Amino acid sequence: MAQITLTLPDGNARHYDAGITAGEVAADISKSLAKKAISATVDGAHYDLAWPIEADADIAIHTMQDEDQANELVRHDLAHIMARAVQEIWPDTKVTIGPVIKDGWYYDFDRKEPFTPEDLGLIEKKMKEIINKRDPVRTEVWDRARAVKHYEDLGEPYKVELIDAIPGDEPLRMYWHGDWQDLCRGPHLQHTGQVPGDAFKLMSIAGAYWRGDSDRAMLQRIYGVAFTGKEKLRAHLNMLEEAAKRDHRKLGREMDLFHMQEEAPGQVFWHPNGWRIYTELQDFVRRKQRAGGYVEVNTPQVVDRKLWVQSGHWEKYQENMFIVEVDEEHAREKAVNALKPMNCPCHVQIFNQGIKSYRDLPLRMAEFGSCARYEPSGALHGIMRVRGFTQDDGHIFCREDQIESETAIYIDFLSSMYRDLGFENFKVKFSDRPEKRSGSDEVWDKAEEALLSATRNAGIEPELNPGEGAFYGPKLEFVLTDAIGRDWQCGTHQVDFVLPERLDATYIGEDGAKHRPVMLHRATVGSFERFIGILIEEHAGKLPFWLAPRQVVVASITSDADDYVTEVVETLKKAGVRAEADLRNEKINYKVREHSVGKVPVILAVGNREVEEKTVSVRRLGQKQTSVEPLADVTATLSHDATPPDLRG
RNA sequence: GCUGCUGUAGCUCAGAGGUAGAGCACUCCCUUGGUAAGGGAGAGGUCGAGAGUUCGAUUCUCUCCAGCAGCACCA
Repeated sequence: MAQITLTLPDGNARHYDAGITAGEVAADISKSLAKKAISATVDGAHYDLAWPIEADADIAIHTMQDEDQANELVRHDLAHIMARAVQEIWPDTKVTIGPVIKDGWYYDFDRKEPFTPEDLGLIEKKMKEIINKRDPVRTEVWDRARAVKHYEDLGEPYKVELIDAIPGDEPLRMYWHGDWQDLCRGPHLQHTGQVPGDAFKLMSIAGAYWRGDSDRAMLQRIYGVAFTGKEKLRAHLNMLEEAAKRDHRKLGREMDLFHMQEEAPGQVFWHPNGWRIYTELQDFVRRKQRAGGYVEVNTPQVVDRKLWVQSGHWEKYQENMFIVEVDEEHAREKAVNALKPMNCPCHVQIFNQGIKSYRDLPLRMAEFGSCARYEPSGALHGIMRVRGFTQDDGHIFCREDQIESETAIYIDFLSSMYRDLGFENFKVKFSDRPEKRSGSDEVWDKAEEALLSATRNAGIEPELNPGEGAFYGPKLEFVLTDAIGRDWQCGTHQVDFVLPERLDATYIGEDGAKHRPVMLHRATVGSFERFIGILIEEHAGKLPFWLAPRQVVVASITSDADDYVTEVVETLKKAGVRAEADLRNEKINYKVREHSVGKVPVILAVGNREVEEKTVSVRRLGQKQTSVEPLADVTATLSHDATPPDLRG
């Protein structure tokens, strides 16, 4: 038998017969390691302890102390254990797939009866029984025909389909948890008892399409979370509870920012406080755009179908458009219009007025463009995914050879804005050519290369979204995260070869001939609605002072201080601070609590002492201690804080 | 749009086949109190909408609307 050499992390090399398993290697190293071992990394691949190793390799044996590997195994085994529990309770249930995801796993089932929340308790109980049995985990490699026959006999059509979808005729790995069997890539633990029985929880039931295809069966998905110890589970559940408190829908109510109602689903009624944030943010973006060489425009809301037919939206996007038909009796003629779902075609109309020269390029055109999209009902989410919203939209008309430099300028522009808004870290995703697309491969090559190299030159390595680009060009997405870790695309930067063609945009080149400009679609905050939602969640309602809708409440402690309170408020207002008086006949405790709940960043309490000394007692949101300071000093500090970051000296 | 769940006062929620309740918020009165809820009184609801079953429905059934979680969607 051939000999192989396995090298341990400490550099120690050991020699074995080929086909030895990591489990046997662990046993050879020490008895205690054999007991604690859960899996191994063999030349970078995560190996089951039972898999044979056939060639020289670097090897590291893992125990429960190796968090990444342990989590993966625990979650993966729990997926199998849950599926087994479900089939033991409801034997007519068909199993499908159950992958490991962030913090846990899910498994999709096909069963006529819906699972109920009470069922989750039943399943959890059964899972704990299975764990307590310490059933061995076995693995075998089968050929396809045998596996297909096996699942056909069992009446598991989804498994058969999965096998058919696995390319080539690579052998299939079968796993047993006790008597229960599943098709699985592995690796797994050695027996069910290795799964901590007190560190997992079934979280929710939801529908999910088989193979992610909305034309196929709707399965029932059960989500679970799991960790290597119960403290970690508790910490996770705690984190979720805390995150729920940051939900922008809850804070929006508590801070009196906005509301939504049935008569206008997916649209926002901005209250004075919320609109303050909105306009403050918009002013900021507008100043940045001016500084960045943009011209600002404004275009119509209701636009005749003809333009949408020409742009291609009528064909491709119609079911997402609000159609406005004007009644003949009230109009000169019957007209079919659409509320604009995006601004680009309108911007091309402005570009097309007059004759453009290559000297005009790059032309950076911006609009706070209000758009209406009939989003599917299930997609709506607070103010983060809505049907009526305003983008900080912009289109850069440029030559093909300017794509890269414009992209670089834009990434810099966006980064600086995000930094000012408190987002130091954001994800960048790069989406390249989809299967169905316009334009030649040569042009796509250049565009993709331009986006990528501009991004990398900015020191950012984007995440790749293969095939996720628009049909008209590749794109960069700038992604921020909400309170519970869901990703939201905010900024975007897309290359477009198609629209200038369809709407016949041209410029006169140096050669005196007509040329087609390239269009770069870009948005930084994306939509004000979504971005403000993210801002609220990111800061848990404690917005940076300059963005806070209510900045200072000056609260009287006794009515003797009323006149001075008014004086303080006036002083602050003159210094550019949003200040208001609270002269109500309430105790200071009450006032402090109420304004703290309302997330007012600064409360200035004023009683007789302050009146006499011309001071104020300063209390900042989230801090217990207060400090008594001269009014002039406080005014200077707050005036500075109230100044937007781009205007500070 | 799909699967499941939910819809009772401004908010958070209880409740029952015989036309509704709590706490907070709101209004008024008392209280002038030193940093997260002082006390009292009062007002407030076509129980999401429509239809059906019933002597009688907010409660049971159906349809619709909206929200929540996930999936699909986000050109």
